Amino acid sequence: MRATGRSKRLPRAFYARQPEALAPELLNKLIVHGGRVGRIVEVEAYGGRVADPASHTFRGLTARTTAMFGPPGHLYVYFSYGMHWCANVVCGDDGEGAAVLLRALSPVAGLEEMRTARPAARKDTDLLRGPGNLTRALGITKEHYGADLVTANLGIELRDDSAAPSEIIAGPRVGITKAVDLPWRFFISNNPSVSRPPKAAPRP
DNA sequence: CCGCCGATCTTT
DNA sequence: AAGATCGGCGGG
Repeated sequence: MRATGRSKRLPRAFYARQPEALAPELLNKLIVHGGRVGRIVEVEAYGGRVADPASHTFRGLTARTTAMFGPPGHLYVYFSYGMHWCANVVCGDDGEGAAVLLRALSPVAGLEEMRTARPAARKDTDLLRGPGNLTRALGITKEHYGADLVTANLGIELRDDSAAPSEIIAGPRVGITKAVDLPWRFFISNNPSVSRPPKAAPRP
């Protein structure tokens, strides 16, 4: 990617830690699929050693969660509300059932393709805003279930271009009804692609 | 800007 | 029956 300078693919060991520890480290990294590139600006941690009733892996192994229970550095893709695909980066140890949900990215390259895939987006900062929207813009579906981000076997990879650090905000996860108090959502402050910015303070 | 609601279908 | 969502619509 010329526009973003040199970048490196991350090794397997990068993913082998608890989701709440990996999640903030994923911010500002690049997701690449063909010519389409986005910078991660919002994520959520699920599962791992801390009991997490909101995680798809909480009740044990099922057909759907095989990838999430697999080795770190792969993609766990699931179908949401009958119409959206959501993508997670599997982490922790093999067999643990931990992952980080990608909730929003800021567009870096391949904007034309993204606009075609996301006709409902009114502005470019909306192209990858929201977990269902970012997979649509990037062209990620069930065929990428289990994709290896380290070998890029299915054309998807995660890269680090050493972007300048940003202010990170942690808070409760979005759209869940269990374990609502765990502060496992991490996002970059003031980024227009973040799916649900903090509510404005009430007027005095 | 905010809240409500329907769409759509897999998983449990 | 619920769900790790989204976008259109109506109201303030």
